Amino acid sequence: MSISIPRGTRDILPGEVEKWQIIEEKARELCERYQYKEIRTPIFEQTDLFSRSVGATTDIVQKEMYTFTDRGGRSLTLRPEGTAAVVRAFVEQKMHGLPVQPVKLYYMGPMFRYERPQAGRYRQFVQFGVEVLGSADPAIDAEVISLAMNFYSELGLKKLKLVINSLGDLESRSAHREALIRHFRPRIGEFCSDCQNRLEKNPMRILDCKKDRDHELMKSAPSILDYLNEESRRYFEKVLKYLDELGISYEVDPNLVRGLDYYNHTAFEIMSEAEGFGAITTLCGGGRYNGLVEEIGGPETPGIGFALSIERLLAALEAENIQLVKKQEIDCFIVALGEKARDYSVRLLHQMRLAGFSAEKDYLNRKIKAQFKAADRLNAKYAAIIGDHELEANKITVKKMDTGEQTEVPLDQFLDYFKKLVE
RNA sequence: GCGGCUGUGGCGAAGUGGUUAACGCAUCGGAUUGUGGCUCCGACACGCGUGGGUUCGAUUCCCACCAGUCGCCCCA
Repeated sequence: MSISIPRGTRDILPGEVEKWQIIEEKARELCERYQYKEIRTPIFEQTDLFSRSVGATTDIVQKEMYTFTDRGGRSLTLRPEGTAAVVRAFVEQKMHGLPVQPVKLYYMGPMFRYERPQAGRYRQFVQFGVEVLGSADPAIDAEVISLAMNFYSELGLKKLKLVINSLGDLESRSAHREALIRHFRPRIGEFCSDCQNRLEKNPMRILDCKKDRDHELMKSAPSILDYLNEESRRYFEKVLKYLDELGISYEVDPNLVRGLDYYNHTAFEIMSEAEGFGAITTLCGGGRYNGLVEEIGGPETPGIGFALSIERLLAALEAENIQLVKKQEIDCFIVALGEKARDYSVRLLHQMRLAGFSAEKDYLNRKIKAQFKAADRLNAKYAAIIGDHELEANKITVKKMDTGEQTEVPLDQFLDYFKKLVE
């Protein structure tokens, strides 16, 4: 058997790649409007960057990274997410000193996680993400969320749900953590083994459990929102108020917990509510990560961002039956008959392209009939037919493909004639 | 990492323990000598995911592996 594509990866062929181009273009155009600038960082980074930022105990770091040792003995990792590298670059390139603040960045590119492939989950997937560094204004939280929501809605998605929560600051979180442990410990035996493990490690995760979601202790569990300190609570309220002002509807879900350790305060997800969408409904996840820049060795700098997967966006578009790609067509297909005409068509084709037309010819030495078929397949608006008759008479036949009407044009006037035709 | 289902030509899809592996779409050729989209005719799997086993004989039965898919976990 020949070599096949690695598991969990995909080839994107012509026919599909156009959708990607439209999406990428939309992302760039939107970022321009919101004034986010593109940043490109390496595909691999030092392994420590991810263990320190994403969190040494997270699944991503513990079992999903593509880590390898290079010839110099360095441990490197194919990036599993984008935020860490952006923050690293921010610190390393001293972007806190840039004249324009806050620093608003976006990135688009492949990420790698060694997971079992599933609908909406790949080992290499493309994320579009945004990061704002240097502002702790709740208005920027709302801006980041609105950028993500706009991105989806301008591409045509309707069945979206924004879920938001506040994880509070360190003080709020540890108070909540204590309360959770007190709440669950006496009856933890009634929960699944995962939850039992979570009790000490990360009790917040119990709230996320799907198996035990109907347990009575779940409903009565202490909510993070009741443990937010004054400052955290006011911050969250302000974010929600701004969202209201932007006309963005949301659902506050006190059980929303993000899987990466660096999040605090605002955490949000955008999910698809389209019928028949797979089990993985999260299209976009993001939140605030004050403290991460310091963790990476930079000055105290607040940050917030989101990341979304293009693959999942495409799946959501499909689920909502949204067609992005318009019919592909070309201006002209040159049908050449006979050797002399074929030779001539090489030059003519070149001239047409220089003049700005999309044009094509036959390269398989096909008969006239097959050449017309090829013209059809390419959705040619016109066919230019050149053969012995035409060449001798210094003429070319122009045929409008949808009506079938034909005109003979002097060869030396063809390009000018064609320009008028097409406009 | 765990579990369910699936794996036949470029695509979709039937089928059988034993002569030539249906059919549809696509492709190519012809009917139509220089004109496409329609129609008709013809061609197109030395092979049934890979490897092993059972058998006189396997694409069909068994096992393993690989891959896809769905779900769990987790996440984008």
